[in-house]
Amino acid sequence: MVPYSDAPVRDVGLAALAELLAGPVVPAARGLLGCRLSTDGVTVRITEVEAYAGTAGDPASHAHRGRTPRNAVMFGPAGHAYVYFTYGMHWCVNVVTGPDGEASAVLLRAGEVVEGVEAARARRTAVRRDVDLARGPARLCAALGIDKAAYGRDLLGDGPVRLRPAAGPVPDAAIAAGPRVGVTGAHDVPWRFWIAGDPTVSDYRRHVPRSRR
DNA sequence: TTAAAGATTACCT
DNA sequence: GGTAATCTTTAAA
Repeated sequence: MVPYSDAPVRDVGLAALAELLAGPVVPAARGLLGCRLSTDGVTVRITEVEAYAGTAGDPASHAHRGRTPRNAVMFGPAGHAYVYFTYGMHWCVNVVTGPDGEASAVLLRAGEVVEGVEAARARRTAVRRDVDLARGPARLCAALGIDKAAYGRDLLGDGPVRLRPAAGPVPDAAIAAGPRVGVTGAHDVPWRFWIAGDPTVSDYRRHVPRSRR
């Protein structure tokens, strides 16, 4: 089930990564697998992502209804961070993609903590195994300490949150695709990508609507 | 001004 | 397997 395997993923430098992110969202999402995201003392290797097409007719995207104060950064240039708060307690982080003016982004869903395990653990209680430290979009943000302070920051620059290319290329054959998680609609679009077999990839759970109070 | 839903996680039975 | 926790964003009145 990998119908979107058109663009081969290679090991790229920082400039090439920036160019990839400025292009179509699906190749950008695939290219983000294996990249490393670092904050103060903690580095995560990205193992799972989801693509959101924003204004391009994607009903699951926060930007599909047009520009609002929250999603404004998604309409800007690629390589910046779109951080949002949800369910009253969780932060999630996206990498803005596509040309300036087009609101596409890639949600970072999970990663492997490759540096600063102690620091990551200190930020999270009730974590038993290391592979669970950044297994899930809100957990990934918690492990890295990402919150609204990172909103709109340039991830490719030399700021407090830095995105860097993969140390080694992720073979195209190692990338699996499937429906996005937690999304109410658009279950027919396989825009969730992950590194096949990686233990840090989150489980697939169908979205369960919450009961009203 | 008010209300409803949400790109989730942790803890319950 | 089900649901409570918890609050921002967004749209409607």
